[in-house]
Amino acid sequence: MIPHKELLAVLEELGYRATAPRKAIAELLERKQDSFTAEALIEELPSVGRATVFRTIKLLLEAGAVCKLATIDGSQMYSLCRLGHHHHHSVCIQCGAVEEFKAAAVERLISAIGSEIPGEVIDHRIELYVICGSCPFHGSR
Amino acid sequence: MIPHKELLAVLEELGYRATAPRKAIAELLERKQDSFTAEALIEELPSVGRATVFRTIKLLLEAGAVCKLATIDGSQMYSLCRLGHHHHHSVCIQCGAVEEFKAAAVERLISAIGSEIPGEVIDHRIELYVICGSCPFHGSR
DNA sequence: CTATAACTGATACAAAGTATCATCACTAAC
DNA sequence: GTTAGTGATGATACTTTGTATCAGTTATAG
Repeated sequence: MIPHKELLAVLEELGYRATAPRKAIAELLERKQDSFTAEALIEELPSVGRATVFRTIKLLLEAGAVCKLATIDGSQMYSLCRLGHHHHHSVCIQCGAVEEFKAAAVERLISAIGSEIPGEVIDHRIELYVICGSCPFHGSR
Repeated sequence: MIPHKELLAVLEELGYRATAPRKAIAELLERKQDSFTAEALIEELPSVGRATVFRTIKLLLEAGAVCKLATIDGSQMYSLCRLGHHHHHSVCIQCGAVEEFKAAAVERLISAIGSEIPGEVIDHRIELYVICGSCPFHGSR
């Protein structure tokens, strides 16, 4: 488990320097509980260059501290990851809030499906699109 | 079930005209059993304009004859859909071949998970990344 | 056959990154 | 404390994957 507070520490442990732009990005991400897009970070951190934002996101992705996921319409977004290596996400299509979940049942099911199709299952991606409990239109459709 | 041969017919049934560019795209897609990218279509059909290729893909997506899916690295690809509305895909990470599957167990599991998380599950996305039976490196890692 | 609405390609634009590169800033050695 | 060297940075240009605009073309109903 990687607590949010240690985003910078995660990078330092991997041998990257704790520079001012990385600090700014880490602090902003730690305040966010929702998902975020690269463009949003760039807008909210005008002092940090575009390339550096993308570079830092990439480092965090590689470190496993951030996940790349798809919105319901297929565009890209990111989200901090608290759970360890393998997990899935539910994304609120109203407010963008992301919850992580692990479900042993999912993994069992995937391997069951894997044994029914030819070839070897290497990886999988599961995303749930929800209207979360705190969203106004929850239940109204 | 929407057989591949009727891609053009699918568009006509929706009130779209059967024009030469659409015919060319439909015929190319019907020959493909694999997934495809928009860029590949554009390259293979130099006589059809870039915008028209994207427009036609969009129409086929809306018609449900084509699905948009993500590769293991998160980039976009498309694939013809033979099964009806709701299904999932397995994508070979070596050759790009896409198989569709429906699994009632998946749907049951999703609704079980849905009842454990706050909010209402609207939709979900599941992709399996495999090395398919006809790929050379199958089993070698 | 013709009117007209749908469709097209060219082009410009947009969003989401990536590559290049001169400059800047840590860090470690002296 | 300087300084050399590597890592990191921002500006800029470029790439990829589309979307918007628009003048010109084409399918099709009548």
